[in-house]
Amino acid sequence: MSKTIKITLKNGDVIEKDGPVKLSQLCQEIGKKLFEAAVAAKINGKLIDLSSVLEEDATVEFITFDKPEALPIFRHSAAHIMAQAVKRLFPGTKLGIGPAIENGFYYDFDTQGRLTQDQIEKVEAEMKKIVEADYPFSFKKERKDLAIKHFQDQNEPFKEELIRELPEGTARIYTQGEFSDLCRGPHLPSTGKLKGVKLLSVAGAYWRGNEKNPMLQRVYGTAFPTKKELDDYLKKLEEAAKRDHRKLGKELDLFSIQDLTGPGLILWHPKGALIRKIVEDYWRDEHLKRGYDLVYTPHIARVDLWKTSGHWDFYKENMYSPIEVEEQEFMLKPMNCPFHILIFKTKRRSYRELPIRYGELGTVYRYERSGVLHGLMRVRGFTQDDAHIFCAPEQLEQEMESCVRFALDLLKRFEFHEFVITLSTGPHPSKAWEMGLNPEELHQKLIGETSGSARREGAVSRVITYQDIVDRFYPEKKNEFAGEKEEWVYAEEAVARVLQKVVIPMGINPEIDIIGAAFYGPKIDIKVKDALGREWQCSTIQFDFNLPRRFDLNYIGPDGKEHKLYMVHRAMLGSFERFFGCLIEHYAGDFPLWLAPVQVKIIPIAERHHDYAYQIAEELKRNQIRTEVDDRGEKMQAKIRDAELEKIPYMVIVGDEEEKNKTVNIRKRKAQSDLRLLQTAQSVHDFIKTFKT
RNA sequence: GCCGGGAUAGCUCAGUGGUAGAGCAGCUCACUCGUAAUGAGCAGGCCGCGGGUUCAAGUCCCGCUCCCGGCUCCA
Repeated sequence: MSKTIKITLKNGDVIEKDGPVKLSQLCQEIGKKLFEAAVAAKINGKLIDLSSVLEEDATVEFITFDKPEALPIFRHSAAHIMAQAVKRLFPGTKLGIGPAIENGFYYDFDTQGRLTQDQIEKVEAEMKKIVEADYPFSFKKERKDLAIKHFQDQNEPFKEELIRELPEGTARIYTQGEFSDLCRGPHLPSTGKLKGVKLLSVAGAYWRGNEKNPMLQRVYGTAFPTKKELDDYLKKLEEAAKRDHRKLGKELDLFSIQDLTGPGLILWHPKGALIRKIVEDYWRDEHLKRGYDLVYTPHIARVDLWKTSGHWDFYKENMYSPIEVEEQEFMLKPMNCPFHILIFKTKRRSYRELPIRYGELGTVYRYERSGVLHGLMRVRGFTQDDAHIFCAPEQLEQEMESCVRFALDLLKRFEFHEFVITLSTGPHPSKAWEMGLNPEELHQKLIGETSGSARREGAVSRVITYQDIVDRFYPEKKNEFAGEKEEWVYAEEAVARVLQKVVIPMGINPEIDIIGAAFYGPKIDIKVKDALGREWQCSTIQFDFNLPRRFDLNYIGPDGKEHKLYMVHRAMLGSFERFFGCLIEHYAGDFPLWLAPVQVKIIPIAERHHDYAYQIAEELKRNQIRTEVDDRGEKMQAKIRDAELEKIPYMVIVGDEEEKNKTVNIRKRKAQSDLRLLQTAQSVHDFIKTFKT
């Protein structure tokens, strides 16, 4: 007996058909073009394969490859195809997991032999064959015990482990050609739909990210619906490689890291140091304008300080061994906060003084495992643009708001215009996420494969409430957090209001990272998107319910009694090292005029113009313009080339003409292909004016 | 820390067991030049460090240091 089912399409059309209805067939009937472009479908908002069958009334939307949902499906399917290729080339390989990720996909394998770069080329070639063969992807739901048996027979212990953790009735086995895999799906209708695919690198990765587990070989790749999109992406990777701050840092003579000093320790060369000085000056000025006091604190302190602060107990693994002096132990500082607290504590504090804001460019040292160091981005000694705000509870929201605005203002000065803002909450129930903060994304985070702590813990969830999440996935964390539940809720709601007031009107949808907070309080992180759209962590604004208690911080209120004090840690740029690395890549080394270590290179055409060149240089320098004269015995063309390679914003060319007319001839960097940028001769005075705007 | 790949002149890199190379940069000399490289010459090396195999090691083996791609962690 067939049943008539009602199908509501995206455009509102309703189709009635005798069921069951196969989606691919329905798609084909609607339109040939649609069928060719479709990669999957959504039934009642849920993604599903085109090979699925419809048995009930439903709304149906076909996902074509121009939709954002299509990309992960492409990539996930690409991962399966790669796994199939690897199993063909290396029989006996055991499969780990193979998800789609932000810019592509990966698959983890336990290959008996090693996988090397030239071997992945063979894998890629094999993948092409699989694509050409155009195997359909099909799936069937399997009873748990049968699914387990299936993978036992195939000698896939990792898959078996995954199935054992699944609820009964949810295991699905996908098959394409001779290959089958445990998977949630959905997938492309067939392997032939995969057009642009490229394998990128091989790396080790622990099974389920745990270093106690065996290490698997992870192959990274990327995939796009068309060859062109793939080529564009590969071009972007090339561009990123050109901007690599380690490469530019060497070429532009900005900094170095040397064996004799040790890994993760930065030597700032004169040009890098000058840029840093400019940023520091700007930073200090802005802080003074906004009611911060600047402080300086030492690099080491008695171990007792770190015992009081709790770092000795909870942060020891990141700290260097004690330094013994006169039979007393001193520790190199990993953070600045305890010092700022000591300054705060030198007096009784009145409510009239609050908030007190101490800022410091504080250099800290943290032990980082050798494998994680990376240029300027991840180092062992770095200078934080740190500050601590001591305030009354009722001032918290205002201070938070100021911090967020301040951070965005500072970052915008460096031509960052796109931000990713994340609220990391604690383990207590909070209404923060109910306050209009992108609940859909939150939900997606909790149930989906996207990102955030839910996935980090390997949670597969259909949970709705915050409390449930904690109880269900983080019971062990319930008691690991400092402070009272009420304080967390108070702080998180304050932050949520700030985000609503400041961030949402800017068109930014804040993200929420459940239980992403530090144990001592919730935080807001701000990431910037650089010129290539890559994200960099800069600002972090963190509440602290812990240190005020440990140091017994308080203030005297209008009632003459002691009151509990709130404390906020915050960094706007993060650290000078990381931020500098980020700036180098953002600007590709072409620092804007105000940051450029050399702003003007004067290029005399012949030796007889040297005097005039120096005369101009003196005048520019008197006007605080950073100027150099290229008086080498080179041709003008060579000097221009070198100034271009040094990425100097202005070249001033002087020869007979200029000397006679008392003018300068200006060439802006990168003028090569755009003659409009080539300015005509002008007076030195006019040239100097361009720096004053 | 772990898996994999590396380290040769200041820089970028070639060198498959038989006398260490190129380009650029540097130095010297000549050229005095109009919008991205003038020419010639000279100099430059514990081939990352230590051990081993060999008649012979930059090259093969072992250990270490550091770098790169990841895992993990974070400013």
